[in-house]
Amino acid sequence: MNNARFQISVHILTLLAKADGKPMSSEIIAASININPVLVRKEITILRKAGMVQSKEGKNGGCFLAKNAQNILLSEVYKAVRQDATVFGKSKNTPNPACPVGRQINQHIEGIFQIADDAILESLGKISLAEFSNQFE
Amino acid sequence: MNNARFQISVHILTLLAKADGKPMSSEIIAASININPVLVRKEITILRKAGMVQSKEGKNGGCFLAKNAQNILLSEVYKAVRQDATVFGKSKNTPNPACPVGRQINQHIEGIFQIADDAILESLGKISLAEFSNQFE
DNA sequence: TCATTCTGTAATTATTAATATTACAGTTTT
DNA sequence: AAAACTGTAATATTAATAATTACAGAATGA
Repeated sequence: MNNARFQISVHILTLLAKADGKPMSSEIIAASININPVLVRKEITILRKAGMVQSKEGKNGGCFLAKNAQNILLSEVYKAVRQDATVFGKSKNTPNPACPVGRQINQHIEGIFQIADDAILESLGKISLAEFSNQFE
Repeated sequence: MNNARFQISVHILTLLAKADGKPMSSEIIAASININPVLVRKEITILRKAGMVQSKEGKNGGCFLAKNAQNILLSEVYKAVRQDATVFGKSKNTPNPACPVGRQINQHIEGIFQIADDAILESLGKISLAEFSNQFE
């Protein structure tokens, strides 16, 4: 996974939670995060496919939450961002198959990755977007 | 953090656990992982500073475990590799300070990163190198 | 003692991944 | 019909990783 994207998604969602249903443009959001608007729209595509936000095209359009912030868990956000990988990503190494350890390491390390990923999901499942965004003054 | 490095460290330690105290050269280790020997030596430096391995210079030198594999937890390995960051790394963004959310996001997201990191540490703390390496045939 | 085989580390280059930018068709509003 | 958006693709730029080269210093052993 790419660390920065989780943070970007949480930032977007926090802004939307604060916007109280009013559509926000990718340009406004990008200005708060200080990244490119196209990246914001790409990230919003992920969040939309995961059912957390909705978009409205055209003038005065933008993005808004698809459900109440209390019903959006940070674990969902994490899951949407990391897609089908785990915290540690996917092993992209191609170890030596002639070595017993090299031959089996990917299989066994995936088990570890899964354990770590499950632990993250459980911990982030305890925090809702509402709780997170309410921390802000 | 960099995902691949955790896997590299676990691979190195698994090889050493199997080597039964006999020093292994960085070249042999690198051949199993299929990466450059210099990268292996760099990673070993991290593991050595964390007290998990020892090195012997000179001819017939190499690297070996500094303690029993039962006493090396995967959480230690993870901690050594990720250094002073968390799973999600360090926020390197510089959000807009003129925005209330932008101004506070780094501070609040760090709290989330910490929670996720603690969860990983706890889950990996339950697995020793001995248990992990015994999975291999 | 001296060639050999290692480590440790720095410096440089090459490769890959992440991010930014440009562009534009399509949608909605006024 | 102009304006202000989204969605998405294509390309360029920048940053992060990894490989390579290089070499001093340590231990071994013929």
